[in-house]
Amino acid sequence: MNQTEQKKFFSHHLLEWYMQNKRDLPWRRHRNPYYIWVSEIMLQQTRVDTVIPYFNRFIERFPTVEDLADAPEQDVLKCWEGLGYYSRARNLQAAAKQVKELHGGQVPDDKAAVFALKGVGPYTAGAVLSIAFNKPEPAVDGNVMRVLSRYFLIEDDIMKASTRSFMEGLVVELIPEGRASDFNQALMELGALVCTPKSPHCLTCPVMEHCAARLEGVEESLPVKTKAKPPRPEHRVVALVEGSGEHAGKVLIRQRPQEGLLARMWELPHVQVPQSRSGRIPDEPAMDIAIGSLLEEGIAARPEGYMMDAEHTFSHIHWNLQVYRCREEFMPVAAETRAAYEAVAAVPESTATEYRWIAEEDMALYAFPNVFLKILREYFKSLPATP
DNA sequence: AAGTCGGGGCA
DNA sequence: TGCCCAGACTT
Repeated sequence: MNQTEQKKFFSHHLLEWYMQNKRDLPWRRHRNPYYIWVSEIMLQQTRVDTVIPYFNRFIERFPTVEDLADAPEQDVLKCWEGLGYYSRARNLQAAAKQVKELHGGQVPDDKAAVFALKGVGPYTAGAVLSIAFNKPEPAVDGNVMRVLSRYFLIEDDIMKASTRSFMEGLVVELIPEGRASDFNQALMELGALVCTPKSPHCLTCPVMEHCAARLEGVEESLPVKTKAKPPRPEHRVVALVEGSGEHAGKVLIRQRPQEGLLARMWELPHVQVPQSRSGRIPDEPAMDIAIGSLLEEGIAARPEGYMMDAEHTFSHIHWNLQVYRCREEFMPVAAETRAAYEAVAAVPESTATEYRWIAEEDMALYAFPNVFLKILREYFKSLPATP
């Protein structure tokens, strides 16, 4: 069998398999370009089962591009809470504003316009154009590269940009006339259900008999991929400050900076501590550091004791968190101290860190990264029930 | 080209 | 517990 026949076989049998085996997914129930766009952004780095409930809530809350464009950013982040990579949510809303202003609220169907949307790169542009508009554009994600690297025995490193370009050219050749939407979805569906990263289910694969990697017995060692660097460890001390007086029953939270890691989300106050050789630092100095960092923000508190450890792994950082319960103290000079500090530091209102006291029910109003959600839930669960 | 940016599933 | 998954943006 020559290469042309191998390609024809692949396209034909993969498409037939997909039409019989495709999953019933919320964004496949209508051909609504907005639904498809939202789903593709959510599906970046994220598995289908995780995305489904988020997608349903998101569409219920923001049914149209205009609803998303006009919403407060915090509402959008709250809807994304726990899904990760929050720049996706911020970019998606910025792009919704672009679509509203430039395209009358209709997701554009031409390549340049789709590609110009914030958060839309080569993969997502191809996915929207092909899945929503049936345009013969490649949509090459990790699933597609895994499937193609095995079937055609491509041993180039899939982390290289040149490899993705090559795969895009290959996909364009493979798309059957007029079937871009189903074919691109078929490629990804095969990667997700059959041609899995570890122990692929070759015996149920519709194209196994001409899969080059399978014929060579090397399917498990493809695709070739450089390993990511391990995340660097960081130790942090977290203060869970319980309010006193008018803040009784509430805890102190703050908003993260406008840019960078977890931008504009909310968190418990915490401070990084130097790496100690033994790993965690003893409770006494840890609590001193926590209290000291709060005082610098004009918040007086006394330590009450150790609460819990928590861990959180980002792609490039691993947080080791030591959480301590603290109690707000009344310190009449605190306000003056803070005023004096802010005068000296000349902190502009817009860049000063925002602190708030919140009760359990207020958690619904603020978007937290999972690790702080976990700590807060643990804390409120531990409280004696209030009648 | 290399670093930044989350979170979950699995053995 | 450790390993795997990997798309867009920034520098």
